[in-house]
Amino acid sequence: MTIENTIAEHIQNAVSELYQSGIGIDSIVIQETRKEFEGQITVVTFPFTKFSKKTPEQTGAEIGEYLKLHIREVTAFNVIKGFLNLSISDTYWIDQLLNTILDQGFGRFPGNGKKVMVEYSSPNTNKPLHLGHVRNNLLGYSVAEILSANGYEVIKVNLVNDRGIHICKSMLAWALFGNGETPESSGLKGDHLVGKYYVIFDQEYKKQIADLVQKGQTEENAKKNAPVIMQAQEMLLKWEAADPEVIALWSMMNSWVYAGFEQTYTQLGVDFAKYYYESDTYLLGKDIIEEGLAKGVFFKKEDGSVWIDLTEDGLDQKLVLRADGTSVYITQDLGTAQLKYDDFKVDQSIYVVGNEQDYHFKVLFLILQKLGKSWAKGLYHLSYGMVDLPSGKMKSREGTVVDADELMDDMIQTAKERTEELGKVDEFSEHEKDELYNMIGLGALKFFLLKVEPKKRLLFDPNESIDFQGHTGPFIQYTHARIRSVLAKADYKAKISLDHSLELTVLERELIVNLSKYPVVISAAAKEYSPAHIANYVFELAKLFNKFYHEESILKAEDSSVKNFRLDLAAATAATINKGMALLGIRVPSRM
RNA sequence: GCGCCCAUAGCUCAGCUGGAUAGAGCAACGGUUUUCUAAACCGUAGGUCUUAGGUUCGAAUCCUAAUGGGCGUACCA
Repeated sequence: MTIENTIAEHIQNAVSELYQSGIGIDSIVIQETRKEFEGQITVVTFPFTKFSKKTPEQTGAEIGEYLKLHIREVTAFNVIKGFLNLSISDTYWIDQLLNTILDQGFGRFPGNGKKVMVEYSSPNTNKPLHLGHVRNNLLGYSVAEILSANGYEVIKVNLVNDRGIHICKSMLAWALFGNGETPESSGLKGDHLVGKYYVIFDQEYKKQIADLVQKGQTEENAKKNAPVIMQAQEMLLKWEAADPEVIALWSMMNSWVYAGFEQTYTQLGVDFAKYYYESDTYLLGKDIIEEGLAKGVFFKKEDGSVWIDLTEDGLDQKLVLRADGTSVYITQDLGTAQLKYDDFKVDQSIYVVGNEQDYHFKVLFLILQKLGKSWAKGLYHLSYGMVDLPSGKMKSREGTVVDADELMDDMIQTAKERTEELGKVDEFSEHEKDELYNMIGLGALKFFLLKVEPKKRLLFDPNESIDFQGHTGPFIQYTHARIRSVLAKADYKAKISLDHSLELTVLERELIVNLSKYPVVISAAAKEYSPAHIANYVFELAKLFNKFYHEESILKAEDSSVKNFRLDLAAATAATINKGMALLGIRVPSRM
């Protein structure tokens, strides 16, 4: 039972006793008191005035009096412009800190018996991961962690797009121009090597188009008739026919890519319980088509193609199976959705996919609902905005991308330079240093990407390096290191406070109030699938602690009970920072 | 054409289901270190919350429209 709940209940009683009226719990607005006023919890009195028939000030005073009388923790109140500010006793806040916040499991909810699947990353195997994928991976990983903290059993999966014409493009270019180059022979990471041939394909393709246009073909025809594209298409047909040579090439190049991805994932700190491969799933979904035809959800046109009419739902007619009986994107997604459900019987399934596919998922989910799939209501598209460069959209085939591996290396290198300038960890071993640079560099990157609401598009300027000061990951990591340093000096091991009757300073109280909000933030982040809430909360907390740290001494506190209490407060702050950052996939150092 | 999303300080972003005088960080300027880590802290300056209507005791927040930007509307994935 939180203090807010207690207050809300008593307000209901107050309204019924004082004004002989019933008030719904929903119309009671309780919020944090703004800093400039006395108190910690504020009740908005306007909704009560229609029962009291008095001014907001009078009403607030009456209810304030009632609350003060009936709730032990409410020690004082004031009413300003219709806002009833309540002061809660220091004993309450100290008890909160010592009995709740310092608890190991604080902010971790007990299991709710629900299973949720989070699909994220979903790379193509024809090129390395870029900044856009990084946002996807971090979001997916973080949302999975957040749901887990909220009591869900979480299954992280990756649907790898390992077939199709784009894969054949890199394969063909390698076959034509590769001269047998391998990751070993070139020293290139496998995914980068394959990506290189994807770019080469595109260059060659453009050359051939230009050539044909010069020979008098229209641009449109040239695009269809360029030899390389025809060869790539032929290769795709052979792949589908399981031509041994093509399959061998495909397997070899894919294995290079997977080795490369594995490194990137490890470096990023993300993982998956299961991989799905499109080469296994691309034929799925045809029985769903049959099912839909039987149920009359789909209809067949004369040419044999199968459609669904969604015009009544404000959408269009949508093709679900080609006339020649082959699958389209949505066909296999229908099949894969069924497969994923059959595999795990999850209550919810989240797709972390960019907002360019909003329409696709709207259609997909709607179709599954129309087919009467009971699990369709648990499907959710976590749509996030694209990462753009100042020059516009990133394009792999034109090579205008911010490569994930390079970016991470850059960040770590910058962390190293910055740390060396400060010269605080000179006596660290080489290994410890590397660990630290890694933590800081990636912390900066991850925080940068996660602090923004997923929905919003993100602008990334490669020329303007990501900050290490202010509203950043390293700022928070630094705060944590600072606290750990103090705790180490005091040889702090576990909760030591004994005195629950201290008088708190303004900043101490503010810190505890802030810490006690953590579980609310965690559940809000889950509800909205938004790590940004946590990022901004932890930043707020770190900022507040730094202010406290600067103004009030911990180790040199006026007496030992205050010192012990402040050590507990600092420890609770460090622990909460650590937990919050862990949900973002960011590690925090104990020294930096 | 139609549909979806976005618009807050010079820049990057917060602002919970409507609630008090719209907040941070960066950049700029000024200050703080014989005292627990200055990747910090304090201060100055910076806003018609894109615009116009509407709902309300109360709107950055909800509704309508306009403007600007992004995306989609493929027998690509």
